[in-house]
Amino acid sequence: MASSTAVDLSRAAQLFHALSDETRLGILEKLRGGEQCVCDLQDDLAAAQSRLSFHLRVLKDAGVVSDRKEGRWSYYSIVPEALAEVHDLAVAMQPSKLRILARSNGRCCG
Amino acid sequence: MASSTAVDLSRAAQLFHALSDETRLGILEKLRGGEQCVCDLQDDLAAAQSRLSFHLRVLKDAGVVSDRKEGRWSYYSIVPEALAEVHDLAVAMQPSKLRILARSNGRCCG
DNA sequence: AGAATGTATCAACTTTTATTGCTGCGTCAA
DNA sequence: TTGACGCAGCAATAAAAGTTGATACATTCT
Repeated sequence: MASSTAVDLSRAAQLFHALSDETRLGILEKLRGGEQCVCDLQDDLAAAQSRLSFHLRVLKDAGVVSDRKEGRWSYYSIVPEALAEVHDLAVAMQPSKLRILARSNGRCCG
Repeated sequence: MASSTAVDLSRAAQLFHALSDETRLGILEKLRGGEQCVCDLQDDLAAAQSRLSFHLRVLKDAGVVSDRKEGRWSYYSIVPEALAEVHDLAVAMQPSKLRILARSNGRCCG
């Protein structure tokens, strides 16, 4: 089995890349408030429709957001598992001490 | 003061960008074993010297690694604070529930 | 001093990303 | 059914990132 130290670099790079752009981070910030249609994001982020469409696709390809069609609207929302994956990566990357502390998350505070 | 919800998107993007490349992630993985000179990385990662130099600079510009000169060698090492920053970002980005759990890290398990 | 080594940086080039405007398609309303 | 709307995707272009080979510089060795 793959050990916890052998991270899938390609997947990690894809995830981090999805988060490496201000527009996309802005989108995610908006989506934290819940599902949004492109038109809302367009207003909030003052970005052209086709530009948003591009960045939403990057996020979607990385599995960070998902979309749902309803009538003529597309609603996008965060995929929590993907952000959890990012979190796990961040934890796994910590040098020793912090990693040990952070690793016990789900258990110690529940 | 800046609230904890208003993340500095530009800084976040810079950090994530530094982590968005397989070569750089590979470098960081090696550096988790401790300080390394470029020559060692060169062997381990099978990457040309000038390519490593380029990626090390990206990491250094983002504050993710630091270097130390000794004789004719440059030793690179991880800057733990930067990875902690990444961790904090990852935590801050989690949708509600997980974020609350993860936030209490340093305190509950120490 | 002269040669060899480790590394940074530059120039040229290739590849990848991002932006913009446009077109097309599905949906809704009149 | 015609027209407006919301959105995806394409083509063209611009800009950024990555690769490679060459050069330069400081350090060490002889």
